[in-house]
Amino acid sequence: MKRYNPKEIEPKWQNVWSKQKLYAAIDFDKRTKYIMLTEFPYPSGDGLHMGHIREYTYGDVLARFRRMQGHNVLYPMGYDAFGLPTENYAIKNKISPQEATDKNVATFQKQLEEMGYSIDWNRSFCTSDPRYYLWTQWLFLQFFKAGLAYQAEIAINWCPHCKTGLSNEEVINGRHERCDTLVEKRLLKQWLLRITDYAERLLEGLKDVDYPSRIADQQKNWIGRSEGANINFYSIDDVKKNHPITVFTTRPDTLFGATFLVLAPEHPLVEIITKDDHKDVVHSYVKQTQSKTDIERQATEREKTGVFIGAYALNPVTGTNIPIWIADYVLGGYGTGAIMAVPAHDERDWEFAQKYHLPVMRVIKNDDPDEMCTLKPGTMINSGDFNGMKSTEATTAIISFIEKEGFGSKKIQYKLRDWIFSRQHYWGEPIPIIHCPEHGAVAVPDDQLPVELPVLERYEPTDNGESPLSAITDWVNTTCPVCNSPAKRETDTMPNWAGSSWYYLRYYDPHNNEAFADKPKLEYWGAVDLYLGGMEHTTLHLLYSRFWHQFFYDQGLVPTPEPFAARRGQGIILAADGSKMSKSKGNVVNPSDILDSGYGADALRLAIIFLAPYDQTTPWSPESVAGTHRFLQRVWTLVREYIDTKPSTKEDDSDELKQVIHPLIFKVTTDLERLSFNTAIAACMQTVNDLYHLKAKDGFTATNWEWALKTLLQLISPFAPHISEELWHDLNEEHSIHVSPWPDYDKTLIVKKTVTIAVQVNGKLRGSIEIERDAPEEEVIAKAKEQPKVASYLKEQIIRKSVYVNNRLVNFVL
RNA sequence: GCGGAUGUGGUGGAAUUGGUAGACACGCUAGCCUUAGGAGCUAGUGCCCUCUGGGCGUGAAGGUUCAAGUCCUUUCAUCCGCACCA
Repeated sequence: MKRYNPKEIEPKWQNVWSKQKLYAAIDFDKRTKYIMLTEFPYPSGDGLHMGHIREYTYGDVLARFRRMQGHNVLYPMGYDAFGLPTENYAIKNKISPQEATDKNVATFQKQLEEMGYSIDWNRSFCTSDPRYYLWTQWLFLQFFKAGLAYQAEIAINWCPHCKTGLSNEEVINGRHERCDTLVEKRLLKQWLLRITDYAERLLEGLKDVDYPSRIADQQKNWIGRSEGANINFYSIDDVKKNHPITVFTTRPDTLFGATFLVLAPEHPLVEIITKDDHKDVVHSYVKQTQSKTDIERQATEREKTGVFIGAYALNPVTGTNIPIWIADYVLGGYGTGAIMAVPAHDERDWEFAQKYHLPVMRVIKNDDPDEMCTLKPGTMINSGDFNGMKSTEATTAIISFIEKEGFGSKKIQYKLRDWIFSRQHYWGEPIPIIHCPEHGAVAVPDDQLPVELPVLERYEPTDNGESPLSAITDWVNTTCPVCNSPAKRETDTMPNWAGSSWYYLRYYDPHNNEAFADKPKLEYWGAVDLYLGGMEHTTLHLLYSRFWHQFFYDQGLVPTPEPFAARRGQGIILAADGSKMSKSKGNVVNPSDILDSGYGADALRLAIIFLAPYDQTTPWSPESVAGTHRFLQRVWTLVREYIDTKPSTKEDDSDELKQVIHPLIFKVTTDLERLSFNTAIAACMQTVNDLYHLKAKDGFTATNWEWALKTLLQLISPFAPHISEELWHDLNEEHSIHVSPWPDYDKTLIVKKTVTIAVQVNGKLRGSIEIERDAPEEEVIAKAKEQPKVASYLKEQIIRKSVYVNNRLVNFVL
């Protein structure tokens, strides 16, 4: 018998598929289009890791499934090449980032091909290719022209290790998400994108897409919408009311209980309002705060600190003078950077008031004791005309009142901040802006795009917050596109999230030199049907690309309001001991080692999918590949034995084969629809076991066997494309199994004619009986009573009740 | 603290609506076979007992029900995201 040798058949079929362009997606094809998108990889020097294998195998299984169902499937792949790791890798290996990228992309491509993924390679690209980033730059300029890209001198998160500024999304617990270094605050002139203008849209859009709640909720949480009011207070010395101290509050109902104000130490009014005799202590407090990193500010969480600035403000509704303090528990970056403190109804204010002996005024009466801080609603007290009102109603009433009186207004506040878009690094898209002394920031004209990255000798990041590009004077010095006078290029580059914010659109039309994508093609392909990716990108890439896409939609550049109709997030593969795989721990499992060991891609594909449900994080088990290899070996033997022995030609009048295969078609089809890959494979294993048993009975015609085996191979083919293709051709099929139509099931054959009924006595299983499906209840109960073991329990007992569940069980209650 | 999830054999995991808990695999045990292999085949494998029978069993404790892994209440543990967000 021909042996199963994955090392031989896998490359063979990969070549055939590639020559036949079997997986090419066809623009404007009449079949229904289906875009199966997986996140494109960052081509690091380490090659593919298990997470890639998991994600792309899931994507490939679904792509193959949809293709066989008759869809015009686009399953694309590209490379997200700009960014710090490549730059660091290049510096370390003393090669240019371009070279490093080319080298790494080649490795990735080879590995992806070895896995047998049904990718349309003709549509592949790399974000660091000038033909691609020309359009990243062009799209950035659309933001700029619409006023959504702007420059500002702001305190940003600075990673001292990577020597670059970071967006808020890139900072995790005060550390840079990539290198885990503590971030510092630095004041730098930065480019920002007004993602906050899209806060409401990003929330609203979630209603129109199919995202699991854990993804949608995480985005909602990140956007952090809260309703309240902005209220203006004035220092009692500010008689002309030149400097309103605006506070944001979600509890306007507690306005009468505001007994002091707290400003963030970095609040711009601090310097203006502070009394001269308090300036020393205020300055030193401000200085002390600035020297703290966010981590240190959080470490002092329990012990709140602050200083009185010597000034008082007027509470506009009570007419009392309330002291103004500064404290670092008030954040400069959220709301207005100032709060009205209501110690009776806010725990933080309460804590602060206790420590510094500040007055407390209870304005809501409820079950909680009067001398305590309470967050619960209740009845208004000490609140003038609002007394006696329910606090929940007072919120809107007080907002109306302050709006009428002109010292405040309703306000919706978001936690989301504008996206810091500048990076002070070499390996990124140059921001296509020219700074003219006369005209300020000017867009590079379209015909001068792309602004190519100059080839440099040295591209190490600098410590001074300037991009290495700033040292290239003949590149920096240019002329203003408006007035032709000497001007300077912007030297910051874009974050690595830029290229990935729109990459999926480029797959629709990857070779277009006139536009980022052709309109009719954008119309044809529409939204991505299913996007698989990692949970870690929920508030980074996924949010960013939704923002870009929504903006493009507003500009008439794309036909759909949302980029991804459905999104799912797969779980992480951990090391065998349940810890995270990491280079430093040395517990990284390398997929190419598994391939090289001779098991082959099919066994690895099955193993990683069979391991656990799609969205579950789970430890890798090294033995699992041996198990799935064994299964494939059994499939191979089953089919090859049939071919080699050409079995009996006996008449077959039973439905036994059909009753094994049709339920399997049903099971695999429905499981793939609901992304339950592991159970689909389990069902295939079960069926192979069943077929071995049926084979021993030897009572089937060749036609029926051949039908059963071919159907089995078709159902396995999305998971194990090589072995199924090989055996399919061994069974004398001419065309590829992967373009054969997905088998249909006969509804009447997916259920057995007889069913096993469990018989319980007092809810305990005592036996089982075989009956015809849908037999009448009386007949089943009568038969159940006769079951010997059951009968012994029923003897000399009175049956109080008999419960019958159709085709499932009988329960006698005594 | 807020938001989301998860707890089932030695292990990974099954159990679409309340209806035979442990499918499928890994591992293990015994036997067979052999070209001694990363084999293959057969049987067994939740725990306990006085073992042709019976009891217990889905993190814990209650509850609803003829019937609960599944529903309700309380609680514990773990993981992920956010976190002094006013």
